[in-house]
Amino acid sequence: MAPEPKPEKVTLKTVARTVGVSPATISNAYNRPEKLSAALRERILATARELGYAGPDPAARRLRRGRAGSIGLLFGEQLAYVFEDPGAIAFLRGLAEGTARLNASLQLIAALDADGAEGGEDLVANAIVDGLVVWSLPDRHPLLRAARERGIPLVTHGGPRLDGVPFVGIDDRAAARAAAEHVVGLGHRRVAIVAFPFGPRREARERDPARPGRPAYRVTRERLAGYRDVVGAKAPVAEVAVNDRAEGRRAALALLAGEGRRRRRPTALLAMSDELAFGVLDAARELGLDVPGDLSVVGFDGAPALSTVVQSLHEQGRLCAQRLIAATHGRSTPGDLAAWALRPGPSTGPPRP
Amino acid sequence: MAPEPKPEKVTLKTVARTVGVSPATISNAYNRPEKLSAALRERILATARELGYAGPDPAARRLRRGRAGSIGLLFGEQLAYVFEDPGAIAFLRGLAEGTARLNASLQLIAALDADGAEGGEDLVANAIVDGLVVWSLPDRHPLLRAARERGIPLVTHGGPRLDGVPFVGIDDRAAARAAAEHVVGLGHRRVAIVAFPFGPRREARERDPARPGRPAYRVTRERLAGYRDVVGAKAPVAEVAVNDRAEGRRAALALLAGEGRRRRRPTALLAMSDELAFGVLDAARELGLDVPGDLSVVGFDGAPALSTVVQSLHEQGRLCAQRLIAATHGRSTPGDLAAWALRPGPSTGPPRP
DNA sequence: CTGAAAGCGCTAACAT
DNA sequence: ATGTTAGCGCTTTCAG
Repeated sequence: MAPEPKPEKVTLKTVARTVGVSPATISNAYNRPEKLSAALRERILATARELGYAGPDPAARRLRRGRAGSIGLLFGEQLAYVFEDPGAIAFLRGLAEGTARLNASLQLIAALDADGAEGGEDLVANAIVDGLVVWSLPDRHPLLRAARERGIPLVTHGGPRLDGVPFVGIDDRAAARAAAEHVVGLGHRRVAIVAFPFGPRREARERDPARPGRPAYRVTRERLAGYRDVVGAKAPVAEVAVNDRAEGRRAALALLAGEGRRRRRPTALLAMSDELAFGVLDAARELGLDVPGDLSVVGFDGAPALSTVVQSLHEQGRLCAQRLIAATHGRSTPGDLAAWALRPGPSTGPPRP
Repeated sequence: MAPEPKPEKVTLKTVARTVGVSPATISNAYNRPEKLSAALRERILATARELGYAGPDPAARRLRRGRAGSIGLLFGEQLAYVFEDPGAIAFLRGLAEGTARLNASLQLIAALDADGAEGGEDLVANAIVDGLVVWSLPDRHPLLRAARERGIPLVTHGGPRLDGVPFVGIDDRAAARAAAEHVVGLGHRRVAIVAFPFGPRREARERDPARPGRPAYRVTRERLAGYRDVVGAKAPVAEVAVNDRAEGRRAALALLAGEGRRRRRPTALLAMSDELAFGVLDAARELGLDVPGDLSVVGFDGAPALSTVVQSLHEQGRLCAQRLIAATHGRSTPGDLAAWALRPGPSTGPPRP
């Protein structure tokens, strides 16, 4: 006599009815084994299996208990991009570690869909998470509003800095200043800048130093300001469309091979990331420029084989998870900035006389 | 007269009461603007803002509606590892694209916590997702049971192949066979294998060809079988602990520099991934072996500059998302295996006479 | 165009 | 050791 198939959905109640106990007991069988006899528990679990009961529904449980057991990472690009940027990957690795430490899972939420169309607001509004980490969004990005409206704990990484929202990152301006001081200290007088995108509308272009505009990304803004604190406001600036090696090369080519009107070629380039710096190196090679003989290059993030600003994005990822989780529990954490250090390397030297 | 602070939680009901309409109308304001007058809607939204209402609670909504708008990726390692393996990254990138296309978000669920302790079962049981993609788990891994018990759509990638569960991957055995035939066709007779871990208990070791054991990972098993179909069952096999370059080097060193009792050095090495193959190249360099003069190397996955089996993990990631999403909607998709091709490259050549 | 009522599936007090 | 009860916060027929 096979049990006749029940087409309706099997819930905890179904199991309760079948076993002949109350729903609460079934719930206890799953959540508090010590609250019932081992024998009954066995019987319940067996029946559940027979019935094809999938276990307590996570959404219902979450509604009842109030915690999702998951945090989200908000990302201003297409989701896929997160897997293309080494910096983002290092950060995610750290975030993942921190998340795992809390036995939570990590949800990835992207602002742009696969076709590059905006649309993350719904995703943000519907994400079932206990808190959100924001990965470098431009000031007043719509997603930010959506995120704040959720009324759940937030942490921003890189930017923007929001009132009452823990921030993780370094003092980018000071770090950029150190990078610039390094090359100026070596004797360089013609220094140019390879900058991150200023805003979400990505476009490779040279900025008029006289009217560079205000970058909407905090990181871009601070690093730019730091460089200029040292090299002056008339230093050439090339903005890239994307933080990758190819764009670094392109920007460097523009800066180095530049149109005739530029007085003389820069002897040093300050890049806002190591990726970009590697692109600069590619360009130098193509132009037959010796590094550091003809051109000094400073990167940012800590890649080996480069003069660069060392920071640990990995560590910062962990920190984000930690602070967010603390906030989830209603605790707050010290809001110190993360550490950085300038590390001179083989890509910088004195300019040729 | 400032509105007095309400310490209790603001819900849709609170807003309804404040505005003086029914909860249904508030719900409509958020979900079906066309169902009420623009004026009323405005008033509702404004009041909600004043009250600090965060919008409809996603968990409650999900409970009511039945869809989570999110899919999960199940991962048998520590979460961080996903960001270290280029193959995994390519796959994730594809998966992310596919997910975005559905306007869903992606949840990452790891079997091992940050300390390497097992514990993903709870995460699987509690994940609020519409479906799960399994990234290469060993046969009968506990997480697999947990995943199946959820009773939501599943797709496995790489393995294992489960009854009634869509599978995405290639014919690894045939592909491995092609790789082996390539070197044998070039004249190699002493061929050794650099193999993925056989099971979740990771340990670098040489396998006794006579009693190699049965790999618990389908991919390992199939590729191994494919290689052996061609080079014979007595070919030396070195198992790595982790799929990375350093381990590839280590395994190659063991195989090439091997203890005195081995008759003669292999002239060709078959590696189960490009990462491992690059490690083999490192080892060859250290031993002063010319590639392909002294040693031929075949990788797996399609890296340039290598003789390798080309496949698109990226494409397979997209496919997983697509199939899972189809399953979520109750549709099924054709279950063809993905494409692969052997691409001879500069890392293989005829053996020196 | 708006309201009333009935749950979605579960858990936590509080009984017994 | 088990049962009763009362929601968690929302959406959705179905009436008006």
